[in-house]
Amino acid sequence: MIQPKNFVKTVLSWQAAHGRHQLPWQHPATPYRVLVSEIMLQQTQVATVIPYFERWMTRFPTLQSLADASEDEVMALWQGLGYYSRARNLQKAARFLVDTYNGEFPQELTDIQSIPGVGRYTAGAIKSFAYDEYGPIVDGNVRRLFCRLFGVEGVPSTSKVDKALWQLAEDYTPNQNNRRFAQGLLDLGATLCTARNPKCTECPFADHCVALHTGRVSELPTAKPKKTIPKRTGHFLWLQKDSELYLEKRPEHGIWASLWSLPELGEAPTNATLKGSFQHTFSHYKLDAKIWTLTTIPNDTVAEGKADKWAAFDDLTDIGLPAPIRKYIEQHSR
DNA sequence: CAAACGTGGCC
DNA sequence: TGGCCAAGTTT
Repeated sequence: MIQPKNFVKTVLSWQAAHGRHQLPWQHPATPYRVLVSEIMLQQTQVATVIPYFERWMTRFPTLQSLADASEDEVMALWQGLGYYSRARNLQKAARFLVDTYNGEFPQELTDIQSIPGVGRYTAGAIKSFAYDEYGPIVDGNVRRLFCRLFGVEGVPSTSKVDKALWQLAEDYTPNQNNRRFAQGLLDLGATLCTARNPKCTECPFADHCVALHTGRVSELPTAKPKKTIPKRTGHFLWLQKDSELYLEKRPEHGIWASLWSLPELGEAPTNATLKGSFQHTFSHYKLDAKIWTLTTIPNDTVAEGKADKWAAFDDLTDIGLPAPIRKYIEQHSR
């Protein structure tokens, strides 16, 4: 088993030579920029995040500007990125930091982790990237790297394996050069120790890698047993008046929370015409969406308790809509 | 602790 | 084409 001092030294030198040094959030790596990037990067690839990050920082350059923004504008900027609770949590975080810490960031790991939307990984990332201080991280990249390098068996999401991985992270994280070390871990996982076709011949840890030596690179980390995802049918209402479309704001919880959308109906309407349909696969179910139209516009369209509005097609760009709903509207609005 | 929570890219 | 994967957190 490679010694921590050796491990750190190798990660640092590899990162300097082969790591990523031009990611937008690295320059400058202020606490706010690191927070925004880390939240956006949760379960989301770097290439996808970059344009969102640039737009976000232009519109919300400071914690205060984000705290002052309307939820609709926050959601509009996040639209298309997915996992929308992240957007609401990010604004909650801004307001929390302004209210609780006078707009500053706390320094202690446990205090950082008390920020809305910030879990153990993100807290460690902020410590490492923003402060260049000790902050262990275990994300998908580190998980893959550690499971292979140390030959960790078992499904990583189980508490036993998860605990072992965090223990390794704590033990192998140095007390200096943390920014470069953390970046090196992520870069190793993202560019060499990848899920498919890892580049073991280029890996600086090839000599020490348990998985490589035992021919188990493709077996580690242990895959989680997959379960079949269910199918659901959703009914949506297309209500058009000239060049305007009727929209409702979705609830604070559940799928597409806090976005605007074609109104979703509880069941198939009896007095409507089927306009079209589309399929959409989420991480946890398949949606068979049916789009219905009414031939006559009712006078009382409002579902009680929900915000609603008529929106011009030309104005939809600045409204946060679910990606497949936006796609459907674009394909059927002319 | 399992489930909820999005979307786009890749092979 | 369909399953897998991506800088996880919350409930």
